[in-house]
Amino acid sequence: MSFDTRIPIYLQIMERIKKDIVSGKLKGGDKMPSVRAFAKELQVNVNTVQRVYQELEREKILYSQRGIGSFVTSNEAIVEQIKEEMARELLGNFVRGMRELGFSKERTLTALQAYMEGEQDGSVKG
Amino acid sequence: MSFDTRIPIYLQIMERIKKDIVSGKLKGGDKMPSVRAFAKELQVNVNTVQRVYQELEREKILYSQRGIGSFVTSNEAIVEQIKEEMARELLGNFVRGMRELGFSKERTLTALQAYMEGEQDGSVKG
DNA sequence: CCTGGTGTACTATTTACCTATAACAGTGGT
DNA sequence: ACCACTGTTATAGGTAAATAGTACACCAGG
Repeated sequence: MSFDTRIPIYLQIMERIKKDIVSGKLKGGDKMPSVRAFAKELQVNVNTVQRVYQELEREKILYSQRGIGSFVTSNEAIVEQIKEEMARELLGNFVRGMRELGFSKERTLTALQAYMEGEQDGSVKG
Repeated sequence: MSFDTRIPIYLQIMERIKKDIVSGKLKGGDKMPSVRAFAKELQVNVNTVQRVYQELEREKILYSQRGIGSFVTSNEAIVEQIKEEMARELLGNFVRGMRELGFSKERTLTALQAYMEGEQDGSVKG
């Protein structure tokens, strides 16, 4: 995994984990890698992973048990809530951003359709 | 203007200016506020504004003249190029993000339509 | 000429993030 | 009891961003 130097690493890892949970790659009850193993895998310090798990636990997305490990929540309502939050944020950022660039709703919609049809083209002139 | 503490302030100010240029709020030849005035207005340090102008000059979006001021480029081609870049980035982030959340292209499109129709509703269940 | 406004440059300090390293605390298997 | 694994906490150091403050360079108007 590579990181965007402009954004704190721990936030990027959190996003990645949340996406994996929301999309189903990680399921309720799944055991996360140990802080040390994950740190090694991500080429990152143990403290950074620790912070990730801590923050995600604060958000009720993970729970950690000393001596045992960290696990994905089995509370589907929370997962669904996170999914809606993340989708709403994506939608909001996108719509607001396009509006700020001067795109109407219609143009935004057609631009998205064009972009999806051919990401090899991707022309967004206008 | 308020700032997201997770992202460098100078980048946020740059984005804001670029959006204003692309959308036509700022036009070619327009004089930007002086670094000191802008810093005061944004409740930010002079050095931060200076960095903003410097970076935007590097991107050929502004040009600065010592003793006179900083001005928006009159090169429409550059403005158009920036607009396409920014739109493509928004589209890419959005589409990739939704895909990572497990949304198909069709669901992404319908979610966007639903979001735009009623931002008072904004349900994105699925 | 000089004054006020402009961009530009430099130093020093603070803060958040990341790192390295070590130690402490709890669990489970042998 | 021991040991290997787990999460957790603590200390110290490095870097980038933002800050405050100062100074320099340039231009236009009175």
